[in-house]
Amino acid sequence: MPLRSSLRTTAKSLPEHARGNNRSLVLQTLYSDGAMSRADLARATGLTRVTISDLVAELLGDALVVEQGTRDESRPGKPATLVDIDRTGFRILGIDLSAHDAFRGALLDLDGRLHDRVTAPLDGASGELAVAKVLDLARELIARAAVPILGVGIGSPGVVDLAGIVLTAPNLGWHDLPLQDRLAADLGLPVLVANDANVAALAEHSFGDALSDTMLVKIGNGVGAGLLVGGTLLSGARFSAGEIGHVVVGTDGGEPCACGKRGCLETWLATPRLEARIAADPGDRDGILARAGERLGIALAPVVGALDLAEVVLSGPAHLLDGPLARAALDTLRSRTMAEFHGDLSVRGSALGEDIVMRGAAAMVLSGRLGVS
Amino acid sequence: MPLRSSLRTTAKSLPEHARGNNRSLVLQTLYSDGAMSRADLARATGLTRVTISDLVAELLGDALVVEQGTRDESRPGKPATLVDIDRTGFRILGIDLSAHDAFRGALLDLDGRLHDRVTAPLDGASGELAVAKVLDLARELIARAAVPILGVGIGSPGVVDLAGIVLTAPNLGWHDLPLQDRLAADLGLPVLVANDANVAALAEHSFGDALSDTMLVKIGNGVGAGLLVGGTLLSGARFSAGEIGHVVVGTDGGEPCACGKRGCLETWLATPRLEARIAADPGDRDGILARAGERLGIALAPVVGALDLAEVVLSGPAHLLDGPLARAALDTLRSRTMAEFHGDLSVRGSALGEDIVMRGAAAMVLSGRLGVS
DNA sequence: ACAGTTTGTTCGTGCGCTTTACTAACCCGC
DNA sequence: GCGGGTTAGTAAAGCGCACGAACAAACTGT
Repeated sequence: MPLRSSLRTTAKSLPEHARGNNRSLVLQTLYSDGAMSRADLARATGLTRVTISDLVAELLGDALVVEQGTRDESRPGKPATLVDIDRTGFRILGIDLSAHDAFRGALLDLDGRLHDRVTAPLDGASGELAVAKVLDLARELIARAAVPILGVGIGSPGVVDLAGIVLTAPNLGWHDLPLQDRLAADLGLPVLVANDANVAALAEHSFGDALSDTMLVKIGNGVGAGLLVGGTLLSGARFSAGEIGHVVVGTDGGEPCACGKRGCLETWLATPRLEARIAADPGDRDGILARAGERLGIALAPVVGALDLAEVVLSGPAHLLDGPLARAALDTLRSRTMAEFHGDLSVRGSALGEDIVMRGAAAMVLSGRLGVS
Repeated sequence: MPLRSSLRTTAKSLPEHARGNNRSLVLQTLYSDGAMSRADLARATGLTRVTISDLVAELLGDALVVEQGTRDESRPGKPATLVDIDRTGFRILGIDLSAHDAFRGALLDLDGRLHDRVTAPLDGASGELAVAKVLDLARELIARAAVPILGVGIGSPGVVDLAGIVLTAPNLGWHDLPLQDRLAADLGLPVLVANDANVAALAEHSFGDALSDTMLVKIGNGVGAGLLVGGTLLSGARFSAGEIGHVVVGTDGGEPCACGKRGCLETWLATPRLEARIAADPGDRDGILARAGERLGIALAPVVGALDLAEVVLSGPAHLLDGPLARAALDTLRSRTMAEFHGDLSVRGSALGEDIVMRGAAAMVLSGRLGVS
C-alpha cells in the first residue's frame, strides 16, 4: 500500500563520505579555534589521535594546513607540535555585484579581512557587458594575488538558485544566467554565486556577532533579506527567500512603488526615498527615520513570530539605520509579537559595513571549500 | 588568529553512522514505494545488491520488515522475493492534546490510518492531573493493541523543545514539564512530544499533499502554525517557531486580546470569535469570513515573502475555513507579495480533518523510528 | 536442451576508524 | 644523573562496512 509520501530524505552513505566529513570537521575546528596540536584536535573532535594524525597528514599533503613548530610551554610530556590552517597561504576572491553603480571586488584572507580592493564602475552596463565586467574584475584581482586563490565568491542581486544560476536580476538584465559555471570555466577556479543579502547574512554569522537564527535585512536602493535558521541559509521553494522588498506593509496605503503596488517595504525604507524625505524636511529627520523603522517592525513582526528569530541585523548606511530607525523597529516588534519570547530580541546594525557582501561571499567559499560542500 | 565564528556545524562521522543511515534509507524507500525485491531496493538506493541483502537480513532479524513470497510475474530470470515493512505488525500511538475540552488518542497503522480512538474529557484538569490523564489514555490504548507499538507520538499545545519538554502550555498549566521522558519511563516505550501545529504540518507533508516548503496554520481556540522548510520542521531560537497567534495584524487597531494587546491574529481568526460574529450577524457570514481571511493574508504576506513559501495549508473547521476565508487569504497574499513568485502559490484547507494532530504525531514517530533519528 | 536473464548469496578486497602498544621528549624528585 | 610520571605522535592489528567478481538458482524463450 504505497503512499505518495516523500519522507525519503536520506541519501546513500559510504565510508568515504565519513572521511570527507571528518576532514571538514578538522578544518572547521582549526578554523574556529586556531592552531592546536594533533592531540588537541583529537580531544576537540572526539576522534582518536591516530585518525587525526592520518587526516592531518592528508591535509598537510594538500597544503591546506601547516605545521608551526612546537608549543613553547613548560609542561610535563613531549611538547606539542602545533598545526593550523595555512592562513597566509591562500586568498579568497569576494565580489559584490549589489551596488547600483559599480561592481566591487577584493582579495580576502581566510579570516575574512580585505587586502586588495577594486571598484569597477558599472556605467549602465547590463547583460553580457555586465558579465564581461565581472570577469575583468575577477581577472584583475587574480593577477594581483601572490598566493593561490581558494575560490571565488559572488554576491549578486536578484534571485539565484543553488547552482549559482541567476534566475532573474532585473537591474543587470540577467535571466537564467549560469554565472557560476561560466566564471568557473573562464577562470579555472571554484566559483560560488548566491544572492547578495543571503551572503551578507553569512558574513554576519561568520565574521560578525550573528546567532544561528537571524534575519539580515539589507537596505539600499532596494530592500532584501537573508535568513539564517539553525546556522544555515534558507533558500525557499523558488530560491527567492528573503525577497521582502515588495511585501506591502500595513493597511493604510502608502506611496506607489515601481512594481505597481502601493506601500511596499521598499517605498518605506529604500535609502533614496529616505534621503529624499529627509532633504524635503530636515527638521523631521528623526521622525522620518522612526516611521520607517516602525514600518520595518510591522513587516517583520509576523516573520519574527513565525520563525522565532532571536535577532534582526540591519545592513546599510549606518547614519540612516543605526539610530531612531533601529530603535523604532525594535519597539514595534516588541509591541506586535508575544511578550514571553522577545525578551532577548534585538535589532541592531551590522558592524561589517560596506564590505559585508564581499566578506559574505568569502564566507561562502570558506564553507564550500572547507565545509561539507 | 582564532575567530569566534561558529562555522563548525559538523559532527564526527563513523562508518557505523553510515550503516544506520543506509538502514534508514532502505526503510524509507520501502515505506514510500511499497514492497519490492532486494534487487529493486539496490537500484532505488544506489547501494549494491550485496549490501542491501545484508541490511535486509538485519531488518528481518529486527522484525521490522517481512518477506512476502515471490512476485507473481512472468519474466525471464529468477523470480524476485518481495520484502516490505511489516505494515500490519506494528501500531503507532498518536495523541492529540490540543483540543480545549478533551485529550484524544488513537492507534494508527504505519500508513497513518486510524484504527482505535479514545477520547478522554479533560474536565478542566491541568498540571499533574492532566499528565495523569495523558498516561491513562496511553495505557488504555496500549492495552487495546494486538500488535507491538512502535512508539508514542504526542502533539501538545504550547512551546515544546526538541527533547520533548513542554516549556510552557498555559491552558494545561504546564511549565518545564519533561513530558516525553516521563511518559517514556512510565510506558516503557519510545515517546516523542512536539507542538501540535508542528506535528500537524508533518502530517500534511507525510499523509497529505503538502510540499516541502509549507506553512500549516492551525485555527481553533487559538491560532498556531507549523513551518516546513525543505521538508524539515523549523523549531526557532526558543522552540516557539509558528507561534503567530499573538502577532498584531494591520495598522488599524482591532479587538482586545487576552494577551493584553489589540488586533492579534487570534482576535481575527479564533473559531469562537468567528462563530460569535456570525451568530451576531448571520447575513454577513461570507463578509465576516472574507475579512478574517484578509487578515490572515496580511499577517502571512511577510512570512510567505521572506520564506518563499509555495503553499499555505489551513487546518480547522472546514465550514469556516474552506470557502471565502481561504479565497480572501489567497487574494490578499497575492496582492501583497511579489507577482513573479506567487503564481503557483496556493492557500487551501487540509484534507486530514480532525485527526491531523494524531496522524502528525504518528508521522513523527515514523520518522523518529525509521528515519535518521 | 540450451542460451539468456534476473535474483540473491559467497568470497575476497579496500577503506576508515579503533584499540593496543610502542617510541620520543619533556618534567620532577631523589 | 637517572629512573618515574606525563604527554605527543606513530605503528600494528582488528573490526565494521561497502564493494566487485564470481556463482548458484530459477525463470523465459527458442
